[in-house]
Amino acid sequence: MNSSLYTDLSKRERQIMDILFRLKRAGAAEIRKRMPDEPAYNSVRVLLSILEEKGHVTHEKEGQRYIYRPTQSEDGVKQSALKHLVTTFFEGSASKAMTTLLNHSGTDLSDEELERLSLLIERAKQQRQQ
Amino acid sequence: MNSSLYTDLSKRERQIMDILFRLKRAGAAEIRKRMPDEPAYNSVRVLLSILEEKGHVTHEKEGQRYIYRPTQSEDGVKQSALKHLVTTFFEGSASKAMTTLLNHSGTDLSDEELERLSLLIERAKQQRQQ
DNA sequence: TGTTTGATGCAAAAAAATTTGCAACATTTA
DNA sequence: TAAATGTTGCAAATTTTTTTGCATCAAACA
Repeated sequence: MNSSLYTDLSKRERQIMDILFRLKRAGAAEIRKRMPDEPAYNSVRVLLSILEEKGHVTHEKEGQRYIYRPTQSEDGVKQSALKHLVTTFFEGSASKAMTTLLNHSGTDLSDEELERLSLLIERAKQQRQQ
Repeated sequence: MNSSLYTDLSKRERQIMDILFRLKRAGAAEIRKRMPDEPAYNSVRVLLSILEEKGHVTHEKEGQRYIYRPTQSEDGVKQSALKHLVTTFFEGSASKAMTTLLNHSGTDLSDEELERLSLLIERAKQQRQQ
């Protein structure tokens, strides 16, 4: 896998990858249903083979049909997606991104979540002392 | 502007938009330099006109050349980029995204930044009380 | 057993995206 | 003033992407 998920995928390929990241695993029909302007079923299958050739997805047989999933590790994908976003929209500053996240979803966060985040920040502060 | 920045742009269009978001404003030559597999100068110009037609960028004359910039408000763009990422990679959970950000860039954050984040979280906690 | 349904594989057609190639014009420079 | 440089505008060629159209196969079903 040499091509970047952010710059080298075609429009349809990207749409499919986004859906696969969200679903973790899915068959062609399920992916198709979620694509903008639902392409033909066969189009999706062809695109999936291309993505497989390029190394971005893999499939396994379940019963007699194919179930696809991304090849890259979930953690790797998440981290690099965040990195790309922070670079592109937040001048590379993670804290700016976090600030926007907080301001925009502040009250949607549960007490528990807020507590957990507090702890993480405290821990980060302490680590900086050393 | 009806098409989504995440699903409706072609590969080159996306590359250009990413660069414009990062730079805020730039001419064709400058954009070109930063694109993967540097396309020809004219290719970039054609793509820019297409993006302008679609309503994603606009230009103004500076001296005798064109300087392009995204049309959407910076805030809007940032928020929707974050939303898209959180939906795609973090099951819609902002706090999961923040956790990954913290874990991954913990020690890069300055004392000041950490302090500011603490405050924001405290404020969010208080708002939940009401 | 024969039919329907829902898969796959692959090649070819069609559409969309990208690149190329001038012509024209202003500004700088020799 | 003439040549060189760096623009724009636009149409056309080329390449890439996307869609379509069978042929086949297996399982479920009447």
